[in-house]
Amino acid sequence: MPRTKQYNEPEVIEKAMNLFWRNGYETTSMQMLEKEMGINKFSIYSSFGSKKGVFLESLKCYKQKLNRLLNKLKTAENGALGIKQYFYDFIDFTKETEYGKGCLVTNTANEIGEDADEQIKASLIAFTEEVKQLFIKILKQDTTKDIATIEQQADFLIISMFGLSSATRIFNKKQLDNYIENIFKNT
Amino acid sequence: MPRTKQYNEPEVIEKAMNLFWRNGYETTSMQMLEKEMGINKFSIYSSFGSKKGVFLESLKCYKQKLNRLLNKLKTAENGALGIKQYFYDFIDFTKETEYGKGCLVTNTANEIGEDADEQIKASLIAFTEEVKQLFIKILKQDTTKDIATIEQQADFLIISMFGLSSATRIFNKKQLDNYIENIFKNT
DNA sequence: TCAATAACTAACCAATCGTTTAGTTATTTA
DNA sequence: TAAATAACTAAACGATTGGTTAGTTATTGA
Repeated sequence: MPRTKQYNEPEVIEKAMNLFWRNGYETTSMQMLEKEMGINKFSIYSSFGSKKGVFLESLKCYKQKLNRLLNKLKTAENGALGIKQYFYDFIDFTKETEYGKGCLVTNTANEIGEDADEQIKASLIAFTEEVKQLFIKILKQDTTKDIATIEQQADFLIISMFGLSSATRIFNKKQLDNYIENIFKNT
Repeated sequence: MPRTKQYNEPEVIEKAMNLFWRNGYETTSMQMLEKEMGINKFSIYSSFGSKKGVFLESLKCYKQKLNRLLNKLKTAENGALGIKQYFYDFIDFTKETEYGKGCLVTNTANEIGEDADEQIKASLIAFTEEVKQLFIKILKQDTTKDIATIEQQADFLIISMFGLSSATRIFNKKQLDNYIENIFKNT
C-alpha cells in the first residue's frame, strides 16, 4: 500500500562494499556511505540497522564477488596450476591504481584491534577456512600426496593468498610476480 | 630556568607505539593516547605537534624495536636458516593473546586507504626495502646463486614476511608453522 | 629570594561521529 | 478518491573527534 523503495538493497550494498574495500571500516563514515550508496541515512538504518550491519552485508557481497573468481578455480582440473592462475587473477581483482586495494577480508583482519568485534572476526575466519577447503579439494587431485602434506600445503597457500592481498597495497607488480613464481616454482 | 619535563619523550612514544600497534591509527584517539602515554594533550602536542606526529615517531620507535630482532639476523652466518629463525622470532615478537597483533608497518599498510598520507606510505615502503636489502646480503652468502635468483628470492621473502604479519592476526599457531616450514622446505 | 619561563591543568573549540526522530511525500488498495 | 502506510527528508541528538588556549604551578639561574 505504501510507496515503493527507490533503491535496490543488493545494489546499494555493493556500493558500500566498494567504499569499505577502498577505505577500511573505521575510516568510512556514515556520511560517506550516504553519498556513495546514494540514499539517506534513514534508509540505510531502516534497511541494515547500523554501520556494522552495512559492513556485515558488505562482507557477504564481497564473498559473492570473490566467489566468481573461485568458481573458475573450482571447475579447473589442472590442480596447483589452477591455483597459481587464481593468484594472478586475484591481483587483477584487487587492482586499483599503481597499487592494489587488497582483499576486504584481509584488510579487515589487519584493521581490527584488541577489542575486535567477534561477529566480524568469525566471519573472516570462516571465509579463510572456506577457501582453504577448496585448496585441499584441488590438491587432492594429486593422489600421490598424503593427507598431512596436503593439509600443510593448503595452510601455506591460504596464508600466501592472505599475504598477497596485503602485498598488493605497497609492493610493485614485479615484486608480486617474483612472489608468485617462487610460491609455485616446484609445481 | 623553567621547570623540567616530568616525562621522557622516547618513553611515552614507546607507549603510544604499543597502542597504535594494538589498535591501529584511526581507532586510536587522542584521549586514549593521553591515558596510555600518561601525559596531557598539551604535552603531547607540544612534543609531537599532532596525532600524525605521534604516529610517525611511533613508527620510528617500532623500527628500532624490530631492529633488535634484525641485528640477530645480521650477525647470523647460517644464511637462509637464519632468516627462517627470524620468521619464528617474529611470531613471538607479535604475540598478543591467542593471536598476534601483526606488524605495525603491515597493519598500517593495510589500514591506509585511497587518500593515504604520502609521508606515512613512504615510511612503510622504505622499511620493507631496508629489510629486503638485508635479506639480499644474507642470500649472497651462497655464492652459487646468480643475482637474478637472489633478487627474486628476496622479494619472495620480504612479501612472505609481510604476509606472516597479517596471518598472525587470525591464523592459529599450527597454521603459521605449516606456512613457515613450507617457505623454507628446500633450504 | 625572586623574577623569568617553560611545563603543566583543564576547560573549551568547531567539526564530525553514529544514530534517532518528527514531519512530509508518494503510492497503493479498498 | 481517500484513508492507510511505508519511504522519504532533514534537522537534531549526545558523544567524541583532533586540536587550542587561558591561566596556574614548579623550577631555575641570577
